[in-house]
Amino acid sequence: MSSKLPNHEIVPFEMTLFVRDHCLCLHTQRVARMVARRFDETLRPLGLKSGQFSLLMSLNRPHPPTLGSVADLLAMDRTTLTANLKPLERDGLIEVRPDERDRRARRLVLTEKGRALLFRAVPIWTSTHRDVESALPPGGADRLRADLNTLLHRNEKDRS
Amino acid sequence: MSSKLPNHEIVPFEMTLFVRDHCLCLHTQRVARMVARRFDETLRPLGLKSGQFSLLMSLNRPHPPTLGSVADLLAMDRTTLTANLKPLERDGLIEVRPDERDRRARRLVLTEKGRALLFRAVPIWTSTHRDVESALPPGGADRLRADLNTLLHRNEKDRS
DNA sequence: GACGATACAGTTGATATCAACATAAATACC
DNA sequence: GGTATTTATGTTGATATCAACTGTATCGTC
Repeated sequence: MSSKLPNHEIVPFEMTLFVRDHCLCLHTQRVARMVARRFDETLRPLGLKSGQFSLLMSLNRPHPPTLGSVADLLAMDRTTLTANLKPLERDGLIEVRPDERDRRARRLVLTEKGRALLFRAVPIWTSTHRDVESALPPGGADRLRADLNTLLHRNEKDRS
Repeated sequence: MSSKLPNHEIVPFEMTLFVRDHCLCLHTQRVARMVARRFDETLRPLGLKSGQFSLLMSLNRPHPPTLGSVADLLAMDRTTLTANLKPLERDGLIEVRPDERDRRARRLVLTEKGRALLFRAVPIWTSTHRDVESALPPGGADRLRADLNTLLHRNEKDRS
């Protein structure tokens, strides 16, 4: 007969340590935050955030993509993308045009101003990415990307 | 003499493909978003988001940690943590108390209500995490965690 | 062509994220 | 013991994230 009453409804500290050391949600969030901050910092002179760079770069295509397809590429909710477009549109870096054939769809177009800014951002991306990636041993970055892609696509497919 | 005028200030499409396939910022963000959505979905019956679960779990310790130490653990800006505490405090899951010795510091305390909710969340975490992790081959999750930790800590140290 | 099902996107509300700035307390140095 | 520095945190403003709901257009079936 233990004298301690609330032995139920208690998460053992060992479980906390286990989650801290194993949770892929926590681990990916932490690294995503850190990497985003590093790119935010080096891109700041251009007035760009890391996510805005990724978005602008994804629009640098021969044919302007639809909103939905870009959201899929970025693994981002469509409504999040809609919100993220607003500051870029306000600053004249992109334009949102209705598709000519399908009047539901919106095409995301990189303007000349957007292209010029992206051009200036590329060397910053190259330099920052080299620094970030240099933390990993040779082959480590490729291995990490492969594991991340496996995790992403296998979990996306399971949802259908 | 090429007939195309603006050969300067143009990011080649090949560079876009290279960034799409190699950028660790994009890749970690995508996976972080996807994993967070999966945990958000399964934790929703408890009224918790994935980040709130990680935060509550990090407070399940013998001695209540300070705000700054938790921000470091989560690799999160301190002001972000301050903001994230508000809904949890409002719902009575945590309490913020001034440290007795150092009157600058704040101790984050998990309440009984918070502990009880965390207890109910643990089996959901276990189940969801097993599903997410099952996308990777045997040993893949450990390898991924190791690479993520290397990336995180080696880049954090470089900043000092 | 009518109609139900499906697909694409916008709006709103809540939370998450961080920089810049500001406040207050502890510490170090003289 | 007084002053400069460092440390721990809060506040504000801008952007990021997603669910729930809504509107509208296309498609498939008859």
